[in-house]
Amino acid sequence: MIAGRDRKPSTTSGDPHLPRAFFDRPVLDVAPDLLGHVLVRTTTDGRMRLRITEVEAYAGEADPGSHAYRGRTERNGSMFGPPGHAYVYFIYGMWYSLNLVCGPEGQASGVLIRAGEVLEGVEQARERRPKARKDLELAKGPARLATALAVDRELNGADVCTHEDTAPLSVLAGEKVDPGAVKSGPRTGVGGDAAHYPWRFWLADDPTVSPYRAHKPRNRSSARA
DNA sequence: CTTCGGATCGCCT
DNA sequence: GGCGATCCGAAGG
Repeated sequence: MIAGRDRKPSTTSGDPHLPRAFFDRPVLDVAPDLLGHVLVRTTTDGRMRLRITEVEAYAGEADPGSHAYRGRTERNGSMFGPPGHAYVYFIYGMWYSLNLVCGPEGQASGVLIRAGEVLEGVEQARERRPKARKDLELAKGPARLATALAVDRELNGADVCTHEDTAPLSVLAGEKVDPGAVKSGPRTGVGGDAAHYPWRFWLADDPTVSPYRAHKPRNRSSARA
């Protein structure tokens, strides 16, 4: 019942939602601006909050590293949809990853949410990620984050800008981030012509940021000798 | 600490 | 048929 204290966004409730206009901008602007904001995930198990510490921008058909590079397909359809929605995809036969769609509708884009700090719901996250050694690793990496937050295919296309308490996923404004703390570099696991685009953004010295890994071509064991 | 390989399947060519 | 916006455990320094 704290009434007049919702200017301090760190404690319990009262944080404002990011408006859709926040997402309706070029993905390279939105991606670094998302750092420090708070993802809210609501399931039947309760509510979780996660402070975003690492993201990557994927710029649709102009970006060789993007799922939308070769145009629209059934899988990447939500990347072309209206901004402020989720794009969730299944990868490596076992993991999900979460993106937030930006930019004008029809222009594909997505910000991959790569890592964050679990502010609320640590217990639920630990149940879903029993192998995590420390709480700091619960959402350290895109598939870990999706697992910790119970993100799956059902969230693909979900609107993250509704103001309903029942929304499965939404984004609240977090505490302001020092612009000097925002770092950028190449995207993890992206090869080819886009390998060196500095479109990964993270908060300097934050212990929940995942380690950078360069693109690894698979060993071609089928090469005959 | 680092490197390496296995898991596992939907999507695209 | 090949490989991916990854993670984890094992083995070696």
